Amino acid sequence: MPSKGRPRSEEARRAVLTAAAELLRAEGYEGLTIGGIAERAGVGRQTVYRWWSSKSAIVSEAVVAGVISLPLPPSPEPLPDGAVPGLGSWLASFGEAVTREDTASVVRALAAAAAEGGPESEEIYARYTGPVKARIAAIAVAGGFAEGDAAVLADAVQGALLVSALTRRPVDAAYLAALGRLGEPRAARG
Amino acid sequence: MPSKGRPRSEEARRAVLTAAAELLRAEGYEGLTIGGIAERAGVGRQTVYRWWSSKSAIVSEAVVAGVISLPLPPSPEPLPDGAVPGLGSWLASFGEAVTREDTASVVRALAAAAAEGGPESEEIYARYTGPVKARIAAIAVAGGFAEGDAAVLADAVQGALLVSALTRRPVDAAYLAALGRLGEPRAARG
Amino acid sequence: MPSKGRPRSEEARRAVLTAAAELLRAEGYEGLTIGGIAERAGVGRQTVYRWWSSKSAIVSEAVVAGVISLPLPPSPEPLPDGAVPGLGSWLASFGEAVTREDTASVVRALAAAAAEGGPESEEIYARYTGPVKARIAAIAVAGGFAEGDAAVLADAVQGALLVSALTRRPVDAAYLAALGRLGEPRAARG
Amino acid sequence: MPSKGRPRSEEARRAVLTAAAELLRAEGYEGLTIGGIAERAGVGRQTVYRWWSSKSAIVSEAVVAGVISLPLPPSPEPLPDGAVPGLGSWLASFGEAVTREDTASVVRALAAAAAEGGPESEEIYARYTGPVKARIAAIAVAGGFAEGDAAVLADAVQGALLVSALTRRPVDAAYLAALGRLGEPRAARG
DNA sequence: AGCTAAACGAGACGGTACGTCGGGTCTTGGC
DNA sequence: GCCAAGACCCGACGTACCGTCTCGTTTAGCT
Repeated sequence: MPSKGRPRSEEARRAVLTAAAELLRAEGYEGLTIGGIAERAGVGRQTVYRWWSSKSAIVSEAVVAGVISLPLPPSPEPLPDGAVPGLGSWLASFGEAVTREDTASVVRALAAAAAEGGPESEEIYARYTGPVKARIAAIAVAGGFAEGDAAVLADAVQGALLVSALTRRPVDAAYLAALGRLGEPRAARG
Repeated sequence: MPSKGRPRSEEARRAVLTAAAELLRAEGYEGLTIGGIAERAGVGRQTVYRWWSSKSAIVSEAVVAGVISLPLPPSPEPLPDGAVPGLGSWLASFGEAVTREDTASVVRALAAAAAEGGPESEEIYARYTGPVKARIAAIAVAGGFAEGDAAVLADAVQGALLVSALTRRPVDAAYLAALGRLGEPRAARG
Repeated sequence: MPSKGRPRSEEARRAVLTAAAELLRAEGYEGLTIGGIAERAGVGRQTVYRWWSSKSAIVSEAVVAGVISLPLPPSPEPLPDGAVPGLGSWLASFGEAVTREDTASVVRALAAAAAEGGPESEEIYARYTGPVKARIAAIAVAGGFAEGDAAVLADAVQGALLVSALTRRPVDAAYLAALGRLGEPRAARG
Repeated sequence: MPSKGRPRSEEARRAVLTAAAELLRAEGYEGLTIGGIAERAGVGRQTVYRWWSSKSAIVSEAVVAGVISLPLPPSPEPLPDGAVPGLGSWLASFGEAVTREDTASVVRALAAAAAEGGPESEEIYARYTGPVKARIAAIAVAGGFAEGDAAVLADAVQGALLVSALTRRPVDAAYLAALGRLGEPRAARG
């Protein structure tokens, strides 16, 4: 089906995602308006409505498209020689990235969008939150956690970073180290 | 110099908080409007603005006033004779309460409000999130955690419950148990 | 019913009517927008919608309020000593006034509004077209026309002026004189 | 240079005119949209814009093409042997036709289009209003009117019918008879 | 039989106006 | 001076059409 009619403008799509990213950084999620995005993108308002059903749909697509620099699960697992990287070292880079102020504002945006419910909630989970969680859980499993416990740990780690972003507390290396320690093996497990 | 003129109507105050609670449950935080609250409360819109500066101020006051049934840190510490209650048993009741669907919607509301920033963010933290965190941290300290680590653990526990609420996943006893285990002493600590 | 709440702002009302009159003259009926009227009036758009249901409602109220200078039926009948003034002399003033270009644009606006149908159509008739017709018919009756014939003559006279306005033809004294002659008594009537 | 390339589709032309006629009857001139016409005609929107410059161009072509049943000046002049037909008998058929409700809606449409000004105004005059007026004037001249007076009478007759259509009053035989009497010779003329 | 060029359907594009909704302020009269 | 009522200005919302602009697809007349 080679598609009839004028094809969708990739340029317009990028312009919208870019404009959304810039405005999000500049104004926060509130203060992000469809009209504002369209105007900055040099695009008709209708064009935005044609392709996206909500602000959060734009934001989450921008995240996935890499237009908004959110640290995605940095790589499946770069294990150097055979050793497992460990939650601590993974967090040292990911956690640092995710809590820089400019990133934190995006995190807050996603949280607000998720809170609203609707399709965006699931989209964000499917496209970002879920993969990150899977990544953390995989590391935990490699570190000896049972499947179920690993999933809970993943929630906890991601949740801690989310709470930090929502309460606007800076996150330092010590905090990340302590968070990483939650993934260490327990006495009972050896 | 207490009061010339008509005193503030306690009746109006309760009506506003109650109306906000009902609407929040019925419509979610989005869909919660000042006008809607005032109308349902049978109160002038100006009366709402006179006493509250934002939607979240109303909601958080309603939480503290007990009009919205959010499980506040269930009690300072009921320790029976001298034993520490443990994070697990505490979570068994609190966690269950906080993740029932009607409560979860309030949690999402607070998360959305926190994401917006502004005064609401701090108010919610001061009135609800902070106390809960302090409670968890106190339990962790009693369980042998260092101060800093306890704070991180508290974020993680609260964060895990928040993530569950935002992603609309049900939380069962096994989940809460696994979460509680994060607070157990480590091999390295003895 | 002494009315509760803030009373309607007469100032806003006048501003809207005035703005509409100015824009109508400047841009024509098309090119007249609610938003434009509100902006020029320094009034919220909602305020316009609160009190008027359409552009034509604004225009016809402006006509009746005298903000738009349309020659209303100039006076019932100023008969000096007992003689009837006659259609010709009446038209000499009224017809001249109603066909000046600035007035003609208003006439076209009313015609367009009437063509749309809806409540405005009737409003315009009740408030402007009808009275003018009644005036002309009264003169015709005084000149010896039967009731029914007078009404038809009134339609014809008003219609000729309307056609002139719609086709943008200038109307001169000779035209008005010829039009007035339609109201003269016939051979058959003596 | 007569045409290389695909020739204009006569089928598309008819489809557009027909669709416009149907929609005009169904929705009125307002509510008539280019997009709606194209869709109902099963034609691309661009095809409409390629051949017509405005809604009124479509409508007036449809009138001239006979797709819209407007009573055009019913015939140049059927005079049987040498007698003049008279305004009254001409109106009996034409006037009746032009004031049937389905026709009246078209008349209103043309009036609205004329009120808008621009090229449509002139096109309608050239293609419809003008010829009708010429017809009436010719009859009046045959009846003894001077040129100028005949033109005025034509305006008056056409105007009366227009006013009836705009004010949505039914027109009966008595009305038409009275209107025809305006074209009778005067006492002063013999 | 192939080539060329215009018209065709479809539908996305940048715009403008619409009418509605909610926000936060102001202004009444009554308590 | 608080209160219910309700009008005020403002600005975002999502929709509907506008007139223009590609697309890929016919469909003729001219090679």
